[in-house]
Amino acid sequence: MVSPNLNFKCILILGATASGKTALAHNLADKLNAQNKPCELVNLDAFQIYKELNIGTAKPTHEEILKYNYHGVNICELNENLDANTFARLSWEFCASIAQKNKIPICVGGSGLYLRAFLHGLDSLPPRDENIRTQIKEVANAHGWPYCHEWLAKVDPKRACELHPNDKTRIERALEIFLLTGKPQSEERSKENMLKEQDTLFPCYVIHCKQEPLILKERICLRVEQIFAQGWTQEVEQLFVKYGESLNSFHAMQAIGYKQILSSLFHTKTSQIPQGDLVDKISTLTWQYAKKQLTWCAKEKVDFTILNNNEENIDDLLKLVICWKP
RNA sequence: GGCACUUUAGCUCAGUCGGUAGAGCAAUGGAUUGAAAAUCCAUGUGUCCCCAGUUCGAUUCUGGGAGGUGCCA
Repeated sequence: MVSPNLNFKCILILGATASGKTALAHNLADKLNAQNKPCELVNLDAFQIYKELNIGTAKPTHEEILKYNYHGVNICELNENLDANTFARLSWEFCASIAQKNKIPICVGGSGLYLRAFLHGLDSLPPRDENIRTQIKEVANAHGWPYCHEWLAKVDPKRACELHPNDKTRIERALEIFLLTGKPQSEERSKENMLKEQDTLFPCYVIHCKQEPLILKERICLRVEQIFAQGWTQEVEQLFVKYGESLNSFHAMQAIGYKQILSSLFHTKTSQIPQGDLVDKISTLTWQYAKKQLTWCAKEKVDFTILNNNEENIDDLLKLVICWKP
């Protein structure tokens, strides 16, 4: 494995969905460019990486992608997926290549684990293995996840202690690591607790784009209505026409809204008009997601917080960023 | 107007053969080491519609009233 080039410094804008990260990034990039501090943008959003998920992921427009030299957008086919480690490595490469051009990378994103992997790195554990996972799932289907948890307790008691017997995602992963390496995950980790890690692998000026909860909730409802008005349903319909039933098995369809719209296409005859129920459901799911994002954000060391897109804040931020010497 | 059904958590509903009640969803908080917009965990005092009766005790049974739904006029 080639060791990554981490010889760069970057600006990171994090925050919940619909908090205004993208607009802030564009604003900041415009201002820095005007001050002869050229910059390029790097997407750190786990679903804007997909080529055909445009409307529902609130992806920057084609014009914006060109204008701001976006990296990390439209880099995956819809039936592919990108694990957190690969995502982090790609993002590092984007940042390093921008820095080589004497430009500043401005990274924008809010996907918890992916952000964490980018900032702090993951241990060198083996990537997921579909064959092993199939074997584990067979056991789980036959005996249930608590049984697999007991199995894990025999091979990696420390990790088993950390996990709830129903936590299938992590039990599966821990068993996978043991079956692939013959060693317990808890012994292979270099960090006792990843979340206590505060140092980033490279100098990073972290900006939290924050909204008061009530305002954020309103913005989320508004955004969901807007993206339906932009033709979200039609986007999903076109994907279904192109990929058929197999669309359901694509990991990309885990994105909030897409799977709900997809299933509604089979249950309503008038799919052209989004039902109020569907809009409400997706707004709720997005709000729940936003709260989880904020739990991740709260763990990071933040250099600057912008509340409710306050323009004065942004001017202060600009001054600080310009004289930032890590 | 008559008949039937119905009224319990923010919502949809269980349930208590009479001893003041619990699921799902929502809400709130937390976790998070390669599918993470995923996944998992924790948190439930609510005039059990109102009034009266029976009873040691009524959300539960009886009577009356009010709201809702459906059918018939």
